[in-house]
Amino acid sequence: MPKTLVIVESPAKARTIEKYLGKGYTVESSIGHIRDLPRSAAEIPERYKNESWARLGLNVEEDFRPLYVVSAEKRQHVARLRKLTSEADELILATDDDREGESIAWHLLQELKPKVPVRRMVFHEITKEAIQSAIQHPRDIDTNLVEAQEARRALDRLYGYEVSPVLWRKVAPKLSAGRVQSVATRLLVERERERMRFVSAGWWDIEAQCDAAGAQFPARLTELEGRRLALGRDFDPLTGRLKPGSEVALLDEPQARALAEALTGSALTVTSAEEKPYTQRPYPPFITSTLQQEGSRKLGFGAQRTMRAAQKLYEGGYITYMRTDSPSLSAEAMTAARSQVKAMYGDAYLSPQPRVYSSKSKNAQEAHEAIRPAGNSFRTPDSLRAELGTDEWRLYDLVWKRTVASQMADARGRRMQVRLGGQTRDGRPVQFSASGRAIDFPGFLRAYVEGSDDPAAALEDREVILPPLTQGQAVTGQRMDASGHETQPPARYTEASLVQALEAAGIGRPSTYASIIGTIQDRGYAAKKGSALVPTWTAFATSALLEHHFSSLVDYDFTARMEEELDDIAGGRKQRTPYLRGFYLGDQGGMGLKPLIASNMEAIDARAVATIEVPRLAGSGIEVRVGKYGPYMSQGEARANIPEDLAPDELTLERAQELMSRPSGDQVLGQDPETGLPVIAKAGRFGPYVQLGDTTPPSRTASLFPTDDLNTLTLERALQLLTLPRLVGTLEGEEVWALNGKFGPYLKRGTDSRSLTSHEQLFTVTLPEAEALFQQPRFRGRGATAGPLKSFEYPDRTAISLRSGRFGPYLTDGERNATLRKGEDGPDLSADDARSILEERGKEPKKKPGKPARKAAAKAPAKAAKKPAGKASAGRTGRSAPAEGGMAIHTPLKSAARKAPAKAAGKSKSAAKKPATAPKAALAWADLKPHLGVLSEQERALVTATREQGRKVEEVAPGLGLDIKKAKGMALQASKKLNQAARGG
DNA sequence: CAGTGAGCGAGCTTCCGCTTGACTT
Repeated sequence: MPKTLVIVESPAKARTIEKYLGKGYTVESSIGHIRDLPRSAAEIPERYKNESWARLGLNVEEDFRPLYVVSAEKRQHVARLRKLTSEADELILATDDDREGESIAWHLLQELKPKVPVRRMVFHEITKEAIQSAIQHPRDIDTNLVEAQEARRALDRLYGYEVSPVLWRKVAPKLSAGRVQSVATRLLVERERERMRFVSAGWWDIEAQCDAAGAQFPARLTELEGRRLALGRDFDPLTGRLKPGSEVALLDEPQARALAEALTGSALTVTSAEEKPYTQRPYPPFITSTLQQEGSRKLGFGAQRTMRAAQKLYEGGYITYMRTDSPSLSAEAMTAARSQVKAMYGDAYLSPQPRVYSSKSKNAQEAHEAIRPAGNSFRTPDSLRAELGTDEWRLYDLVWKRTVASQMADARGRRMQVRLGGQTRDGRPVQFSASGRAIDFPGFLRAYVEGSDDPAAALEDREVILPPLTQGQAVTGQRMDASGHETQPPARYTEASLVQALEAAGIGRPSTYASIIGTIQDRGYAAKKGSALVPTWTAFATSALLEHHFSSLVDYDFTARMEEELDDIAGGRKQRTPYLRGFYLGDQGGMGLKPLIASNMEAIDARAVATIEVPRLAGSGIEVRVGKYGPYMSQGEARANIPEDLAPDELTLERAQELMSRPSGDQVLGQDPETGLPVIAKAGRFGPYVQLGDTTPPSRTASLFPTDDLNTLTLERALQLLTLPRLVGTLEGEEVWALNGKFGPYLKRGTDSRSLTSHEQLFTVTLPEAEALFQQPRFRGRGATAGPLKSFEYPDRTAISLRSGRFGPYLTDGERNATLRKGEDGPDLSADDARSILEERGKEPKKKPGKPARKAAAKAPAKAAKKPAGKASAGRTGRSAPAEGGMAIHTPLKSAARKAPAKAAGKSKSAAKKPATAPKAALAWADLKPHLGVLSEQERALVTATREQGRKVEEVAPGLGLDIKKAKGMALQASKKLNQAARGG
């Protein structure tokens, strides 16, 4: 009997399909993509590591050829599939019928290298009929569709891996940019900007309680003396004033109260009464985005929680696949839904015709059905109560109701609109209006009412029943209440509404909606506040950078345009390579990401990027910046941190001034019981510290430990810190002190010193311990961790030791070192592992400044030469000065020296790679000048005057309003900053 | 610009989409 291997994407699907196919078929799953571009250096195969494009994982110099690797997690699984393939007589690739699915099929083909016949089959619903029919109608792999997927993949990689480093350089390390996340972040930022610009406005109107022959109903004043009363929409959100040209009447509180008084008990007449019938159609069955939205509105679940519950339901066979963009129901589902409607609600509630739904989104790929109860007869939620967990049951209930409702009859009702005329006691004409809504036949609403995340709209929508009213009828305005209103800023995005907005713009896919929200939170671009997503100041800085310098990349239409191109590629009308050349290199009018990055790396002023425009602070002299330690404000030389929980739109001028006047780092914690002096916590140049006394200079100061937090510091702790430095005791007539220094905690004895391993030791270290430390040699003797952790011996080479270092565990044989990567560390590390790691990645330590390169360097195996020598464009190599004497020479010669090794790379790699570095040597003004952006205005003025014009600090300082001592300090700091910036710090 | 004792293996971060467990909090 011939054996056929069928491969689908999901294991749960594999189980179901195997049942339908019966004997002779083995159904396995790929578990998603089986290979991808390498994620990081660790995944790049050794033979490609030296390629200039290795970092990107695709050869941008040769047609953007991708480098695919099977990740470590997938290796075993792929090996298993390969084995199963070799045992089968036929292979059927049954991955999803969409761009990614086609690509998975192609990757399987590439990776499994089957020697048996291969067919491709597709289906859109998992029903017995659909599967059996699909297997009768196989086709070939659509290579154009695969090309489109590869283009998409390449573009995303290029965007992400080229633009992210710009952010590392200009904003903060570890940030990220991407086609999807950057637009999502921008949406949040733009909305917050609107809220920051928003000026609230107040207005008043009157609520009337009317009586029509004993029947009560509410009405609202809408016109006064022929003029319509102002509503929220009449106000300009930017000024809080009525929009220019508005002919509306505006009441303030006293006017409204007086008017209410004057109208109480007045006689009104019905001037018009209209009644209009309406019908409402049910909502389409769930797709991923609507499921997440309703999960949020009705169940209060985050997107992740909804998807977790859905995954469980799917795996248990309760619902169909949960990552879909198609609202269509299979024939069996339609029948099931309709028969259930009939059985549970009766014929009257059944839609006369089967309702067919199709996707509204033009980027939908519709590889699956809608999300619905599984099977050809739906199990009712009640019948499942006992077998499902709480979250799962509630979600199933939602899915069931929505699916059933989608085949039910329209809801029918009437909308009523009534106008009432009258006049005030002093004869001014007024008009009231009342509206009502009555449902005559609920139809599908019996089963399902869509939730709303706009409470105001929900309020308006509630059913209000008016008594029967006819034109000319007399009505009494029994009670009149003045009521005040305020315009509200646009609401922040929630997880659900962000997903909705992204989907509407065709950005992201069902499988990624939930993780997009995770990503922007992980990168520190947004934080949840209740259900709202609040963008951080970092998000503002990043978004502004991208909007100003990479505007087309964060355009809301970017993805839509990309999709059009991909459609053309999938349809064979265009080709992948020219498209990518345009995008990356700028061919044929393409955007040219690479040259854009190159020019922006130079052009973008990091300091300007870090400064965030806050309209409410315009003209105040207060600037908001994101710095290394978080967001802060500056006004001249004064600084104040912005509290973490302060949302950007809450930073009003008043709040900013309050924070500036009482900087968070300047808190009086209390009094020192001994001296009676105040204990003050401050944020200083070297980080947070406490001081005793408010004199200049204070009587004592002490830095906080890294574990301390300025905001939660107690008086008790501050006093403890202020006991430092502590006299530990005396050794041979020399005092031993425990101090907290710039490199951390240490002991001092005369001119000798030793580091301590933890800050808390400052309080606990004893004299004998101190003595033991001083007996150990200086830098090797770091507390208990001194010496190798482990040592490996070999018959044929020198021993390798495992040590704990500043950057974590590393291996060394005395000549070369290699830092261990994640997962390599630990007790499992064998001698063989250690040897191969060191041989593969071992690097010689850097040379001391000023020393000529040792001969050993030239003999070092080529492998040790990690980076290709001529990579000057990355701005990282070639920075080390080629001078022998420790001084850098900065003339045009230097750039020649930079380029030279590129040509000589083949012959003298190691020589080119390792010029004697002189990291501490001062750089020349010409090299420093481009980095002036990192300095404050005062610093810049100082440095420019001294370095460029050759003036002395003493003569420049008074002009800048600085005293000479301060100015000298500032000049020193500024110079350090500049050098650091120029070296790429 | 609160003030402090030295000088030490760097190398990685990052994208979007397709899928599940196997891990630990």
